[in-house]
Amino acid sequence: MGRGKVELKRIENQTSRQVTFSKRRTGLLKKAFELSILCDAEVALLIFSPSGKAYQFASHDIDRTILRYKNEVGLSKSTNDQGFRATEVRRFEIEDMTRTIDELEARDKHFAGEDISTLGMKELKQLERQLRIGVERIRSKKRCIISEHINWLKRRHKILHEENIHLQKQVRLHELREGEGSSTILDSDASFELISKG
Amino acid sequence: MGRGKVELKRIENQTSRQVTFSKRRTGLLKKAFELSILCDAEVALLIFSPSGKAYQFASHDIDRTILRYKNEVGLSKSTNDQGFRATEVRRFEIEDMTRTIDELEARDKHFAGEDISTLGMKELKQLERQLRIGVERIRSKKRCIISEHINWLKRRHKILHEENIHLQKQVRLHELREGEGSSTILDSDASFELISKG
DNA sequence: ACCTATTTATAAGA
DNA sequence: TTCTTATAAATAGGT
Repeated sequence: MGRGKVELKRIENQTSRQVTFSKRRTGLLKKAFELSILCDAEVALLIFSPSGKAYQFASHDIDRTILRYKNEVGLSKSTNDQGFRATEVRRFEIEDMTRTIDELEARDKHFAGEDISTLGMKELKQLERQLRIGVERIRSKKRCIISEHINWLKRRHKILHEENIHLQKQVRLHELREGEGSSTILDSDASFELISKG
Repeated sequence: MGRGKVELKRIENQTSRQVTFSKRRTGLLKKAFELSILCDAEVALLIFSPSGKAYQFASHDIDRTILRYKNEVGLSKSTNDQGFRATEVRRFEIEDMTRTIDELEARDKHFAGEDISTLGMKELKQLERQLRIGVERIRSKKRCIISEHINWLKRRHKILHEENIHLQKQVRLHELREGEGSSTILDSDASFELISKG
C-alpha cells in the first residue's frame, strides 16, 4: 500500500528502514488498539526497534495478559528456566550461609566456654591454647594503649612544666621592672596551679 | 476500509464481532510479522478472543522478548509482584545472613585476638573478661575429665588389688595342701607391685 | 513532518 | 468459514 509494492524482506537502506519502522509501528499499535475495542479482545503488543527502543500496547494490564499467556502455554520454556535456576542458586546460597552461621555460632560458644560437654581432652587443650593466645594479644594491646596514654601524659606534663618555668621568669622580670614603690607581687605558686589546671 | 466506515466502539452484534475479530486478528498478526521482517524489529503480540482463545506472534523467542520488556520497565508491576516479592524476601534474607556472618566472624577474630586495633579500652576489657571466663570453664571441664579418669583408675586399682589378695590366698592354700616338704613362699609385696604396674 | 498515488485491509453481502 | 468486491485505511516514495 503505497506508491510501490515492497518485497517482504529486510529493508537494506538504513534511513528508509527507520522511516518504515516508524510508520508501520504506529499503524500496528493503532490496529492492536482497534481490535481490542471493536472486538472486546485482550491484546498485548511489544515492539523493540533494531536500535533497542521499546514500544508497547496493552488493552488490559500487560503483566496480567502475559501471565495469562504463560498459563496457556503451561509455564514451559526458557524464561522460567532462568528464574528457576536463579532460585536454585539462591537456595544453595542460603543453605551454605546457614551452615556457615551454625559453624561460627558453635565456635563462638566454644570460645565462651559453652556447649563444650561434647568436646574431648584434645579439643579442650587446643581451645584453651587459642583463648590464651587471644587473651595475651588483648593484654598486649591494653598495655600498648596504656603505655601510649602514659607517654602522652608525660609529654603534656613536660610541656606544661616548661611553660610554667617560662611564665615564672616573666613574672620575676615584671616584678623587678615595675616594683620600685608598688609592692604588688604575684604569687608564683598560684599562677602555676592556674596553668596546670587549664 | 471496507464497504462502510466503522465507529471505534465495541461491535454489539455478536456474529459481526466474531467475524471482524477473525479478520482483523489475521491482519494484525500479518502486520506484526511484516514489521519484524521489513524493519528487523523484535515483536511479540498476544491476543485473547473474548471467548478466551489465545493467539500469538513472536518474531524472536517470545519469553526472551517478554523478559526484555520486563527489564525495560524495571520489574515493576502486579504480575511480577508474586515472584518479585519472593525475590525481595530472599534478598533480605541473604542480606541478613551476610550481616550475621560478618558479625560472627568479627567476634571470632576478636576472640582470637585478631583485628582488635579498632577496639577501645572498654571493649578490650570486656573481651578479656569473656575470654577468661571461657578459659576458666574449659579448665574446669579439663579438671573434671582428669578427675573422672583418676577415679576410674582408683576403682580399677581397687578391684585389681582385691583380686590379688584373693589369688594369694588361693596360692597359699595350694602350698599348704601340696607342699609338705617344699618351702617355696611367694612374696606378697612383689606380687602386689606386679599387678599395680600392669 | 506532510503529501498523495497506490497498495492493502476489510466490511458487507453471499 | 470462505469468496467477492466496493471502499476505507495504510503507507511508500517523494518533498
